[in-house]
Amino acid sequence: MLKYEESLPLKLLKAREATMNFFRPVLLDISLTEQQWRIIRALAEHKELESKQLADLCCILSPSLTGIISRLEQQGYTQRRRSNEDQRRILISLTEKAETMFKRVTPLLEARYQEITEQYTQENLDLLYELLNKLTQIKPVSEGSKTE
Amino acid sequence: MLKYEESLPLKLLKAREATMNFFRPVLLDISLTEQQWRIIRALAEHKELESKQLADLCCILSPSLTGIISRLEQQGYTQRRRSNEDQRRILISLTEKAETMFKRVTPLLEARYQEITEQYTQENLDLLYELLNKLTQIKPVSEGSKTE
DNA sequence: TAAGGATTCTTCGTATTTGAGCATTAAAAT
DNA sequence: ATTTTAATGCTCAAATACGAAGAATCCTTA
Repeated sequence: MLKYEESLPLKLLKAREATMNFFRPVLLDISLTEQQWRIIRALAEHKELESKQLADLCCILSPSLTGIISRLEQQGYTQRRRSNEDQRRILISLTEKAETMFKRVTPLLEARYQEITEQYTQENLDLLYELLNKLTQIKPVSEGSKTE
Repeated sequence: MLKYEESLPLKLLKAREATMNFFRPVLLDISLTEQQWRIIRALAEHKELESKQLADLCCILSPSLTGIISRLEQQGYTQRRRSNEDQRRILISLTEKAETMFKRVTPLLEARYQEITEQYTQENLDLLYELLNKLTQIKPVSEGSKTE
């Protein structure tokens, strides 16, 4: 029987916590939550995305996304419009204000990232990325355990 | 500049999601949330724990723990008592009902774990554990970024 | 072209996260 | 024996997680 501390999801959670300890202070300073920053970061790179793509990229469920986006919009960081081809789709993008803020904050976060690399070494990071990529691809086969 | 998809915290999050996809259906069947199960699992192994220890072990903040424990208590899964030596401490433990349920559910989850191992291979798993353990130990040095 | 099915986004209810602050109890300093 | 300081657990508020269900739109097939 596997020990509690050996649980893989828990280990991943704790590892993530360890890394977030580097970034959290920065986000706290600019009054953005983790999820809000994930959205902004994804939009900064992809320019315009529909709601579902954003949800997949950022690992945020649709119901959560709705609220997050509307709050970001209230703060003047994002804007949205309906797609012309498909009226169901909502296209989301950053405002000028958000772009400016993004450029200002990025170096701070990259410095923290640098700090992680120094402590953990680049070799370990490379290896870890490879293993995580593989892990992310696994999928359960037996959809079962449904008692219907 | 690092690409969005390369973010370490995000990668850890996605990897965790991938593994949780194996376990989630089981937890859904028994109507327990991830966090509730983490608590039960930790208590099953450590018998009796105080609130803070439980929070650290399960990676759950104290404010969250309060609610989770009281809901578990309502469902008859946990019980608590004050420590005799230190009246500040609350000691939490599982009920008979929880122990029974735990023994019944554990094999189901272990089967899923087995499935993960088969897809990912034991070698990768071992290596990943090692890297995650190292990563969990890193700590930010510059407490800074406080604008006071 | 109307009915059925699928996709996208939203609303809803409950559970949890996260930072901040408060009350109680212990231990250390005066 | 007080006062200070620290530790533990809790409350509060705003934001998010997550499963279920609803509304709008698009697609397919009869």
